[in-house]
Amino acid sequence: MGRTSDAKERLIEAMIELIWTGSYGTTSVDHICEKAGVKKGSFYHFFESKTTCALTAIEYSWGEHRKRLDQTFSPVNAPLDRIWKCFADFQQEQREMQEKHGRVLGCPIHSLGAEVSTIDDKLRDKLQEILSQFIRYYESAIRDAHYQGIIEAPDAPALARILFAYGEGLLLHARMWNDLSHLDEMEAGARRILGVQDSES
Amino acid sequence: MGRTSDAKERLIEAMIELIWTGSYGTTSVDHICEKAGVKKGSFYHFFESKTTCALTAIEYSWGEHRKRLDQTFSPVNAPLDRIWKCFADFQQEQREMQEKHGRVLGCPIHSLGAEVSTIDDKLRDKLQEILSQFIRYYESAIRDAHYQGIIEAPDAPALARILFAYGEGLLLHARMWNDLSHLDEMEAGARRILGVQDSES
DNA sequence: ATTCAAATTAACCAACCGGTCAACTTTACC
DNA sequence: GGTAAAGTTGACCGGTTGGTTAATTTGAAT
Repeated sequence: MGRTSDAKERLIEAMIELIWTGSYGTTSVDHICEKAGVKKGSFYHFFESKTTCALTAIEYSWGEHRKRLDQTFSPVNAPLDRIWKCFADFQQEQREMQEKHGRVLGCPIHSLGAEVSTIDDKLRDKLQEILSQFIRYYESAIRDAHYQGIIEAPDAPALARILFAYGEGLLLHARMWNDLSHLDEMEAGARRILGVQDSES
Repeated sequence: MGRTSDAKERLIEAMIELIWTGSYGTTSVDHICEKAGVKKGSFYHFFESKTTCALTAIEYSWGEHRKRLDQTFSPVNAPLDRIWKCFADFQQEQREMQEKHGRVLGCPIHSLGAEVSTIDDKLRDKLQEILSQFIRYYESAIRDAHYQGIIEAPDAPALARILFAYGEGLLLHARMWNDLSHLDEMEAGARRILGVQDSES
């Protein structure tokens, strides 16, 4: 009973966008409220702190992203195709963000992690958790590829970490240079890391 | 003529340390001054703004770092040994920082870049410049290794970018997980990327 | 139609932000 | 030893920060 509202959702989406286009530090509660069209009192009605709101926003955003990843990394798809599809999705998402905001934004989890991991323990833990989950997608694809004899990777977790670190690094450079073309070589780089010839799929 | 002082150097070092252990956003001019034992009026006597101070600090820090890199990447050393030595230096530096601050800090250029590249154009440009310079160390080592037949790398700049993105990604994960052991696999990962067997040097 | 929990609002807070300034002290140089 | 340049100081500024509060409006459920 009582009143209903979508203000909480609007606040979450505003916070995600502001963090992504800027930083956690420059994303003030006032800015979030203004963007969401919500008064500050309401913000603190829904969230007990700025950190709590960020936590909720990150969790929500990752939940949405997982849906796409579960499709992309479906065991029905050929192992390496899952990875190439994932990269293509990255590129498309970055392209959309550039069109929308005029800037390449990179990976928000990564950028946020670089900024807050020495400052806010709760945020750091949540970001760690999400990245750990993400790596598992690569890991299972690599393991499948190994068992199918497509690549040589007896230590799938280790190779997944390498691929992941590479991908995150590339996305950051795309953000720093505000240049999508950095992502064009993502698949070629991954082929080198995975040790797969250009002729193989 | 006039009075002399090392306050400017103390401010620069304080700013570097605060950015590295925290973030640009949490590094206030007041904090820098307190750490350097300098009053705010003096800060603005030496620097026209917080951004200017950061610019100077980054430039200074990179200048110091270059001295070490020039030795590490001396053409006298075997091409791949330059890279392994560079990694060993990374590890040692991170270990020292962990002992000093109780945390793994990763690459300050990278973390700062993730935070400010959509916010502060001047800082972004400077960080870009430094990272571009850094890649050239990898690039020349890779080119030399290729010409010596140690690795197969007809496109040295492209492979250098891959290696660089991987290294930056790893350093960020070490920061996020506050765990030096992430760096233990740096050389093994690089060997995979460069396509060099474990038996070869 | 009444009820009452949930949502909204605006005013308010102390602390802190980056930055300014004029007065003052120090000291290298001639 | 005089002097002028360079460094130091503390008080001050308007705006913003994350966060609080009590009063008020709303609307879903009975």
